[in-house]
This record gives sequence, structure tokens and C-alpha cells, in this order.
Amino acid sequence: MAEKLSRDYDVIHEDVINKVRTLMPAGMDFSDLAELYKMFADNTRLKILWALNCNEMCVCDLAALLGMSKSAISHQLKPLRIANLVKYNRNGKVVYYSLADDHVKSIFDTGLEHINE
Amino acid sequence: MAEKLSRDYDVIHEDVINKVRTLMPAGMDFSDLAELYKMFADNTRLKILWALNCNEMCVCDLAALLGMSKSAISHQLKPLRIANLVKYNRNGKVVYYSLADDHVKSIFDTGLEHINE
DNA sequence: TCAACGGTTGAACAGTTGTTCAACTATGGC
DNA sequence: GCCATAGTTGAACAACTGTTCAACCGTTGA
Repeated sequence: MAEKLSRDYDVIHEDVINKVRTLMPAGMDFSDLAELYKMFADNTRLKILWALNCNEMCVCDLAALLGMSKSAISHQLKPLRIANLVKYNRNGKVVYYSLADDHVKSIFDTGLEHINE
Repeated sequence: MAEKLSRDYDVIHEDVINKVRTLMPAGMDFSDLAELYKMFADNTRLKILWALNCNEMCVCDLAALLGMSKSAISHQLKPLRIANLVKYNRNGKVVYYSLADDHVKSIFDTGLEHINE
């Protein structure tokens, strides 16, 4: 029997809750996954990722392509680096960015599938 | 030749920019895709989606499972409904939520693949 | 008809996010 | 060394987001 706490609800289907609880990954924390999807949750970052999927590019090129400042692009590249979605490679004064692996493409495609019903 | 505007950068690799531009989808707008990924970019919504992937659930059950108020859950279910990720079904006083299709599972899995390197 | 309960809603609030601006570092050419 | 250029960074700001709270709607059962 569910104990009454100071909540604004009662448990209706305790069996369902118990079943789902056993199916939840340990700790039931999706923060890392949420962080990953945050990277795809912004129009600018999506454009950057799409562009890098087409070709390795430097910050200037990305800025020109997207019509934004180098600063804005650089600020967005930082979390993408931290999330291990892009890698970079300095050559003289120019820093070339590219996708870290092909997960980006898969995530893109899976999302587009939903959009296009 | 690229015209000089009042920008803080010069185009370095015009050929690359042109190539990428031709590979960009028409209008180069990823807003819809960004909106979709926003739904996965929050820990609470991820838990809700995961739970619904395990079993159809009502708002009370979700609130109990996640230790949150019905209001908070309901507020998160709304955008999920709009994004066509969940559907609902009223039975008397109880509203049962379930996943709208199996794209959610695919998107989940693709994300987890990246997390687990 | 009325109370009880499941669920939704809107306003309010704090916390977060994306862009801008100015200052900064780093590399290369003179 | 000095300057120009590629890129990064931190502070500031407005815009947005998630939760809470209180009020509300819808259905059921007495």
C-alpha cells in the first residue's frame, strides 16, 4: 500500500511504476544524454555540424558561410569540442575543425527521419 | 571574388564554402530539427520518454515515478505532444500517455551509442 | 448538485543560453 | 621586434526555459 505523503497525487498504478522502475538504468540519470542532445538543439550548432559533415572548415569559413561573427562561431565550437562531437587541428594561424566521428551523421539522420514522418 | 564587407573576417577557402553551400538543404534552416532535439535536451523529458517507452503511463504515475508534481510533468508533456513524440488517451478522469511512434527509441539509441563511445 | 480527484494552464521566478563587444593569445611575414 | 590576421575568452545583456504556485477544467460517484 502506498503511503500518503504531502504530495499532490496518489499512485494509481503501482504495478506499472514498479515495472518501469526495474527497467530504468541504474540511477535513472540521463544528464549526459541530455547534454549531448543540447548540442543538437540549436540552429547555429546544427548548421555548424552539417557544414563540418560536408567538409573540414576553419572558423573564418564557418563565419562566412553562416553570416556570423568568428566569436559567435568560436563560442559554439567550444561546447561541441567538449561534447566530443568535433575535433580541431591547427595549421599555422588557421584552426581546422572537423567531425570527431560519424555519430553526428547518425544522430542527424535519425532526427530527420522523425521530421519527415 | 568575395566583396569586402564590414566583417571581422575574410573568406579563406572560398571553394570550400561554395561546395558546402551547394550541399546545404534548401534555405539552410534546421529549426524544426533543433526543436525536435530540444525535446531530448532535458533530463526530465528524457525520463518521461524513457518511462513511456517501457509502459503507457498516466500523469500521476509519471509524477510518482520521477518524484515531481503533476503540474511539472504536465508542463513537460505539452511540448512532447506538440512535437508529436507522445500521444494521449483519456479514460474517465485518467489520461494515459504513450509514445507516438518508435522514432523516440531510435533517437535514444543513437544518442546512447555516442555516450558509450 | 456537489465534492473529490486527475489533469491542465498562466503568471511568476530563478537559472540558463546565445550573441555581442572588447580584450586577449598565437602564429606568420616583414 | 612589430604588425596583421586567425582564433579564443569573459563579461554583459536580452531571450528563453523549467519549476512552482494557485486557479482552473472534466469526469466520476455520492
